[in-house]
Amino acid sequence: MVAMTYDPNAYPRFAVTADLVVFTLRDGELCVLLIRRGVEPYAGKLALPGGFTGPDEDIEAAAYRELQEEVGVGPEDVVLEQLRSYGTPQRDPRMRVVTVAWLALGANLPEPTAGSDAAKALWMPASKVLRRPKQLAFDHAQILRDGLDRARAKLEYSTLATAFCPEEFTVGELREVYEAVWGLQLDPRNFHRKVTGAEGFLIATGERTTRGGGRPAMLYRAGKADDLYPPILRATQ
Amino acid sequence: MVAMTYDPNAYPRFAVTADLVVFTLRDGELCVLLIRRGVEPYAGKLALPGGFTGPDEDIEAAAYRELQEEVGVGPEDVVLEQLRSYGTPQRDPRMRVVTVAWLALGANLPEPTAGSDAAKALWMPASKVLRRPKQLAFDHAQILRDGLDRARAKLEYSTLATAFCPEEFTVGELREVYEAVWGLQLDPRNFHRKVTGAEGFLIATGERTTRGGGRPAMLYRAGKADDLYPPILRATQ
DNA sequence: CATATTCTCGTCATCTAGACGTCAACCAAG
DNA sequence: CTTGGTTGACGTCTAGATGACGAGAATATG
Repeated sequence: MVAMTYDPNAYPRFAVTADLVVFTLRDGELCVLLIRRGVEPYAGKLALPGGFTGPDEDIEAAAYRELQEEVGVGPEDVVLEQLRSYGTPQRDPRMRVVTVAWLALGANLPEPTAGSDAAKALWMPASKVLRRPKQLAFDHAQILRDGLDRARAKLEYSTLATAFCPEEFTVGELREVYEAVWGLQLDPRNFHRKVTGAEGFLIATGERTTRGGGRPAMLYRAGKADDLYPPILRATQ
Repeated sequence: MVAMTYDPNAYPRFAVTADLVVFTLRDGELCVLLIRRGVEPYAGKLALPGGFTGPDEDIEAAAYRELQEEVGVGPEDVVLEQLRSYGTPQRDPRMRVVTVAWLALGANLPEPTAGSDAAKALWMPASKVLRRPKQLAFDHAQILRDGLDRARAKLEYSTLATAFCPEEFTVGELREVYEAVWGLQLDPRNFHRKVTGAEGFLIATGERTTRGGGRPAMLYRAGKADDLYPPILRATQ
């Protein structure tokens, strides 16, 4: 970069895309949004939602735009975090593409019927998809796996789990998030003690739920902390 | 991406670069490799080493190549890990550039005199650089800050610290890594107990140091584990 | 030989985690 | 209205981990 002169045509040019790993909880299961491809290559296979970045568009803005267009979800409904970039030369057989992958987490995201492009979109349990990775187009199985790993790891050391919850939620709902993402059962009593003890994680609203079932639960809002101390570690391996 | 036809010219094209945050320890301080820019823009300012990705080059291969060319360091001398990508439209005033930033960690990396491009390269303490972030070109202060945050965080939960050590090292040397990256003093006795107790972190060679100072130390090699259990947490905040 | 230095092991009080008991506060069935 | 079912909130106990610190081992130096 040091001895570079200004000649845009002197350097290789790449298409840059934004691909999205959109997670939400449905019936206590961690689900990812996939799109059935209609055209070659990989026609008929499943793929992550995504698309090209515009010439004057910020890469994060491209991710938000694709989220709106393909998933029908606005910025206020999700937490978006950059996952990583993938740029193997032959990852797209048509041309050289570098994709920036993003992790998008939201609560109760809608059935993908509203969006125009989203006619062939569907939610699928992430673990089920990864059991047959070949059904995914391009290197999207790898991207999905990386996204799941990231989500699982960040639940331990960050307050990311609240991204899966509505604005106000109970400790039980938060526990369901951890159980769904980790695929584990957690002790409700110990979990309660840990999350209410972690500084800056939860803010009590003073209200209680009225939903039926058992005893009404306290309602909480997400606190300001980003990192969890002490962390909520997964079961001792 | 769904309804896309094969016409490479129909989509915006970007230059893709690889930028490197290269860390090493020098005199017990965490240092980053920077290059004094000779040409506009940002002539005279400091920048991270980096350069353009070739048309048929893997993005990770581009990072390794820049590492060789600009730093004079081969793949066997460092641990390379993708940091994140940066693609704000105006981050390079000459053209639209998306950069994939990488974290490269190594032990005793050489003074950058051997490499050809590296004439104006120098090691600087990371904390000192970040105290005056304006001396860095482009958005490289942000990239460096992100790299430092990543390194600090990963020391807690992963075995990444061994990347700063030679093949064989002592517990004391490993402790110096933690102290330099975190900017903290750690109790040598408790640290010793923790790292030797973490499964898969260290493998005793059976040998001892002969270097002067105090009692000779046991030599260890890095174990196979990637994640640390239990983690080595920073001081209780 | 005395002293400084650093490594390694040990002790002790405190803290935390996992396992689990128990009561509270709601709903629904009878 | 009573009874049982369900879920939430809090407490107890024990094992293990952590932080603060003591002390001996094994070297170099003066």
